[in-house]
Amino acid sequence: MTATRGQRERLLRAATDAFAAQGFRGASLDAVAEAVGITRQGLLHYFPSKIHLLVGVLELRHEDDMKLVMSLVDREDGFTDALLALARHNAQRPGIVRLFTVLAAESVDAEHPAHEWFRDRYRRVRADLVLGIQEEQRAGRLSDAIAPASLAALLVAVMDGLQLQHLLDP
Amino acid sequence: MTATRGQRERLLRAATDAFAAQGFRGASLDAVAEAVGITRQGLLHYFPSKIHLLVGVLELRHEDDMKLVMSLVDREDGFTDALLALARHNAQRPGIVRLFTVLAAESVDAEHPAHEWFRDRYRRVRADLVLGIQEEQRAGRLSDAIAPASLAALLVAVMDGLQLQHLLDP
DNA sequence: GTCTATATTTGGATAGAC
DNA sequence: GTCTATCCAAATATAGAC
Repeated sequence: MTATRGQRERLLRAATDAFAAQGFRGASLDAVAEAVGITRQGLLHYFPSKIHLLVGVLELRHEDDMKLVMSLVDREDGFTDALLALARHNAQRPGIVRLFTVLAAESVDAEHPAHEWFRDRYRRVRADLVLGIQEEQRAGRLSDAIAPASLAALLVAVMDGLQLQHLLDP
Repeated sequence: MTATRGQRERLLRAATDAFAAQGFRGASLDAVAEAVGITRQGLLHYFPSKIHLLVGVLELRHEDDMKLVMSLVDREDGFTDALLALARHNAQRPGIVRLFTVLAAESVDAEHPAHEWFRDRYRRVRADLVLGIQEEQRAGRLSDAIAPASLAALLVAVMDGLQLQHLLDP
């Protein structure tokens, strides 16, 4: 049971690395299993299919997202500082950043198993940003020349785009 | 010979669509061949391997890139207008935009056959932008508070990032 | 130039033993 | 819980006929 939970987490970490490196389609169950020292069939005991494994990885990311949002909201030191804290947070997790960059682009395909997940994630992130932007604008700390929704999309775009360039040419 | 050249081009267009939809790894030679009404073996007469096909697609893109740069340089109506013209140009080629978005992220993997190609392409694009930005700054039409290299990376990031969001949630 | 046939590999998944 | 054995499907690639 304890060993079981440990293996599950090790497998999820290995799967995160594999998907981050080669995408969902490019990564193989063999590679993930080998990374934790068991065979493909051993892995399939924990996750009965490759999609189950992907769901496991995404659920873990969702939990972390929620924790992160909470911690940023709790800071109370302003919107800009929260954004900087987020950037610093990401800089310490290159594997996660890469996972998001690679899987988000791969899941542009409507048939991709993570398509809806990423579409919804972006909607959520932008909506959260809009709230922060509106607050800044009401407080007069940010020009209201730009629509909150546009600025939110722009901020997300800058982060994604810079991360991609950095991954291609570190 | 004429028929030959025609088939080659049709195959490259079909491959562009397939790679744009599912990436290099996700797309199959069968799908590309079927899209032009021949079998996989017929395709392999023109492109002896999948990588040859990818190279063909990228070479076509490189030619178009060069033409585009020339046309933008020739405009002489300012840097901002050239950027807007580029955005309009891209908006009319959703398949190409998608190809770049999907393949760029997939090729983050150093083992990916297009890795060097995309790394070099980004370097080239940023370098071209730097030249335009420096000219604007010298002419006093743009603040020199930001370093040209940083602004160039930022502009590329915004375009890539917005395109990704649009592809995921049109 | 395109086909049929085939070789080869790889990857996902199941069955059953221990 | 993990293994061996096996199966099946998909995909790249080659050989050779027409």
